[in-house]
Amino acid sequence: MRKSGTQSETFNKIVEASLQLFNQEGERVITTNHIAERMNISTGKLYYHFRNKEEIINELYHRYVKGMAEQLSAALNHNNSIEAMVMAMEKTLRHIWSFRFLPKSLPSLFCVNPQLEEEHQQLSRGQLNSKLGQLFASLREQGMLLVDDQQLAHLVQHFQMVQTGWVNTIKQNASAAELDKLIQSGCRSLMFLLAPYVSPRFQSPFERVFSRYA
Amino acid sequence: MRKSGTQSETFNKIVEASLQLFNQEGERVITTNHIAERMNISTGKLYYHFRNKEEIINELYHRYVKGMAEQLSAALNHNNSIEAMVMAMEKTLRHIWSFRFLPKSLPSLFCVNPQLEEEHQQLSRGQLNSKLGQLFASLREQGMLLVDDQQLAHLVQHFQMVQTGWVNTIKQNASAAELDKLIQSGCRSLMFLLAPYVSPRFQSPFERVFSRYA
Amino acid sequence: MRKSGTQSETFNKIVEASLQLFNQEGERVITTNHIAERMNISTGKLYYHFRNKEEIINELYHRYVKGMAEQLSAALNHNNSIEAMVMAMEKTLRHIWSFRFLPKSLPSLFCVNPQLEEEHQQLSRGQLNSKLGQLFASLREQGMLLVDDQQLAHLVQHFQMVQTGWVNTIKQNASAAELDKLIQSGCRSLMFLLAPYVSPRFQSPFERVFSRYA
Amino acid sequence: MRKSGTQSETFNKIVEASLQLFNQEGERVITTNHIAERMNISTGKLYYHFRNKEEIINELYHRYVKGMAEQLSAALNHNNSIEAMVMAMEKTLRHIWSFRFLPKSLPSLFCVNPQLEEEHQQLSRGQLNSKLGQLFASLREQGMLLVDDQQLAHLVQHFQMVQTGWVNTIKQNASAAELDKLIQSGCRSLMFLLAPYVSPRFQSPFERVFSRYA
DNA sequence: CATGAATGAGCTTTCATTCAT
DNA sequence: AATGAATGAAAGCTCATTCAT
Repeated sequence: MRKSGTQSETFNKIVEASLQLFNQEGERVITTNHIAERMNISTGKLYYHFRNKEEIINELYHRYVKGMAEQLSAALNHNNSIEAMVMAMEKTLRHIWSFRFLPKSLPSLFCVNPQLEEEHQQLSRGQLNSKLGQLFASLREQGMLLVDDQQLAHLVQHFQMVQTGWVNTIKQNASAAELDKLIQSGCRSLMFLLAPYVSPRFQSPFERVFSRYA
Repeated sequence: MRKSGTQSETFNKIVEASLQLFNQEGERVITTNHIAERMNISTGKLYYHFRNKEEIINELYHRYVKGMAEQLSAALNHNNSIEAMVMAMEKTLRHIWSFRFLPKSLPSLFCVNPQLEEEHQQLSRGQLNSKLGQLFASLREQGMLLVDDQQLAHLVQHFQMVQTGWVNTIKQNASAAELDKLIQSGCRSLMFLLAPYVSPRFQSPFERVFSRYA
Repeated sequence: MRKSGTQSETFNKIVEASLQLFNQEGERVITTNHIAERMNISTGKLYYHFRNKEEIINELYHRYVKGMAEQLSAALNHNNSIEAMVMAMEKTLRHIWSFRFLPKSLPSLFCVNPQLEEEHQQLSRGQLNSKLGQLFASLREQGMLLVDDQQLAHLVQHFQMVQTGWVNTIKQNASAAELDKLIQSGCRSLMFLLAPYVSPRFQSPFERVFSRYA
Repeated sequence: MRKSGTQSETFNKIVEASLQLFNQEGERVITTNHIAERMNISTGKLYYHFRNKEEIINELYHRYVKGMAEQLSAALNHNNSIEAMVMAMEKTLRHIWSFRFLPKSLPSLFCVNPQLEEEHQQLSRGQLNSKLGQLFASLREQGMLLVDDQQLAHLVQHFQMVQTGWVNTIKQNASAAELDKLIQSGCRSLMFLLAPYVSPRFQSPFERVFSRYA
């Protein structure tokens, strides 16, 4: 049906409407009918573009991962300053927030969609994980972080867990102002994870940035 | 109908069967029909004891929280040795594991059952959180942890996030042997969170225990 | 089970509780469970006294008819004064009101309980009807009403229809004060049916009573 | 889903099948499943067109009221002859008969569907009532009826009550022949209500028609 | 491409009634 | 007499998905 390369405008609109509804109402309560209704299109049209609801979620998941990978790549390219690092963190949290239904729903989706679980293993726990590992390794090389390989692996894992944990602490629909605050405190939370391993040389700039997020 | 105080045998059996099915298959795909069928009882019987599926989940959630609180209380009473602490961690992870459907499903349940979300705020993010805070504070008093109040608050939060994150990394049905290993690595992961704040005096026993979990 | 002669206290209490609930909430939404719950007895006890819900309704129907018959007999014994007639009307309307669920539910019950329909034919459209006919005939003999037999039959029918129609115009739960007013206007309505046939001799006392109900 | 304005063929067929079943078997015992089964359609199809059984009943109620209003309007336009009046009565009774489940079920439905009760207040006791009042008023102007305003109001009310009472006296499934007779006697019954107020000028034509219905 | 009516399996829930105790 | 847990048929309704047009 859909040509996998070209993503028609409708395709994109469906994905975006779904994202919005999933985030706002919860993926679990949003049916394909809701999505079509919200978009003022027929269910048939929706099913022309997607074989089923799962496929929409898959697409969203891929977009989520892609965005995460991009943030990480960007961070890798600006890994020389702590400020830049934290900016990247902020952008990452914002990105996670914009796909917030995923951390909430993924664990419960796996029993329905095992293929998604596998992909999640490969992408999040695989690709993204190793990218984050690279980032931390480069920070180590820069002398920013003092960690051995084991510690680095733990940091990576915890970093991801705290990111996920962070979204789940937030209520479904926060205002823009609230969100800003929450992103700040999320960054602080993540920085706190790294704090013990920041090298003395970078201690003071780190503290400076950290205190800015108080 | 059912007296809410007395918990009949059937009541308990329904709760236990539900827990097993939820853990094994995922709460999302288990219907009240499945539960009744598995137990070889009529749906009517199930609905005589519970108004609906939500109520079963609520009951399970309360049992989960109760167990967590008990572990924390026990830990508070044996907070003098690192060994004891880690034993408590193990037991806690085992307990979480036995209710593993909850960390997976809770976030997606909130949109369906907002009352549960509120309770979660009060119980997990409230009661359990402060209990864990007390535990860490007592460790600080014992001279085990060197942390200021802010750090303590972060530690509490991260500790919980890593616990939750840990269950979600595990595939639905792990064998007993796999589980043991996973519990070990979970403990290591949690210890790693505390590691930077362990006081020099307790460094060496901490290391000893830590390495045992390698 | 129940000895048909002796009506135990429980039996009566069930009937009375049912009547109250049927009147207040509507027979259609009141289940046997509701009745037992309201009475703080077990469903088993209820079913010891009544084979089923139908039987409770039958009993209520019989009490209703019995009451109606009593009112009519009383009226027959005091048929010399218009005042007495209207007093009887009032009492009758009050009685109908106290069984108000019946006129509302009977027509819809017949498809479920055809035996009840038959009884209704015999009792209401039979026994009560002829009693009311007798009453009107005696009024004719007294010179109060000037009607031929055909007119009398019509009057009887209309009288019953207006009584029934009257209850159905009233909302389920009227206050005592409202009820008093409604009874007044119900009497007026019934008197109006008879008005054209009141003999000149009784015109003025009739008018006097009628105007009192304005 | 369904556009509320356009009434598709299926929509109409569902309404008609429901009416037939409700009339024949009683609304109370007819479920949406029965309707779908009878029509050889899926329950899903039925629920695509109606949110629930209530909505079907609402639709039927509106059709009933619309028909009543039409009969009354027609009567108003041909109010010069008694013959025409009685023809209108006949048509009205036939219409009521074709919706006979309504007078039987409405009173018992109100406790389940309070919105319907409100509509009934506004439509039957409001709109239809005043239309009938207008009709009688125009008959008064024509010199056919001699009534004051109070009497007119009572007549209106009684007329409606007798119409309703009439349907309820008839057993569920009367043959066409029986029905014709019943309609005749219904008309007679209604005429009898008016009889005392027919002006001398119209007495003889009235009697003529009345006797024809004997 | 698009429509939207239709499907139908299956979910949650109710309730009159039974029955072992 | 009484209990109250249990039954089970059946009701109302949903929703992912299909398919004729």
